[in-house]
Amino acid sequence: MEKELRRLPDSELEVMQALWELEEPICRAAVEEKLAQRRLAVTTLLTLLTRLSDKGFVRIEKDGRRSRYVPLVSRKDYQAAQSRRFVQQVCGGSISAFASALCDSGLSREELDELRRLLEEDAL
Amino acid sequence: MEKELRRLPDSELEVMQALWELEEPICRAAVEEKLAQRRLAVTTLLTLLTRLSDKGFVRIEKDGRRSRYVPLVSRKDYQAAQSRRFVQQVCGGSISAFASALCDSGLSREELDELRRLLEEDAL
DNA sequence: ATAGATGTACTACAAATGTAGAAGGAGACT
DNA sequence: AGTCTCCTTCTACATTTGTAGTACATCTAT
Repeated sequence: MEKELRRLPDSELEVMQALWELEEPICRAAVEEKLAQRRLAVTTLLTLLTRLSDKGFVRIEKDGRRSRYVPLVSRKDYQAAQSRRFVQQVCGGSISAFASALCDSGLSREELDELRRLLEEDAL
Repeated sequence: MEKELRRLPDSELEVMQALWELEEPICRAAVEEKLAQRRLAVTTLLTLLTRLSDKGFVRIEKDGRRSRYVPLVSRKDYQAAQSRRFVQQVCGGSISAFASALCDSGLSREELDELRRLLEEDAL
């Protein structure tokens, strides 16, 4: 971890989320299906995948006419990197500001308790 | 809280951070000084302040030739809103994914402990 | 081989973002 | 009053992001 990954724009992140949820090898149709609610034009999706490839987040494997899309960045690494970014950039690196923000974020008491519990476990 | 605040682009957020750290009334020069390391052209800073005003994050008070800048969104509200966004958008709303991300984020053991402690306190 | 279906590559374009020069108004100094 | 400063408003422009149409290659079923 600690990969210093750039933040992806919203649309591209949505595509990555879809890729992360799918089983490889991933074809365009599968991504499309996963993002069905978005109702993106096929070409739009292809554009986003190409941009993700340009940014090094995805490898496009040509298989004749078809293409396969392979995530090169793991969801875990991305989330970790962005968490760091968030604490630094939004909370100015202040853990107390971060904690307050979480408490006021609208997360339920249960969710906050769960978070605390998980942090405790991982601390072991 | 719960104000559903849009995410600000990096440059604008930096300016907001400066505003939040300054005492009102805030003049351009003060912001400039606070952001000295950025070495922004004066006009660039003014553009960013204007955009923040357009987005409702700042009120520009004319005082003759000078202008004063008043943050209309509190740092706390912004941080809370963005925390929510982060958990939803990046972690897909999964608290466990969020917890893992934090553990792998590069935050030190001490910082994670502090976070846990603060969440506990606030839970009371 | 031919026509329709499919899939990708190119091109396009508006809006948002990052950054800044040019121009013009209002005080300050002489 | 004339000029120098300082400040802000306008305008500008490259890049990024969101979204999609058009053109062309390939497959598939006649």
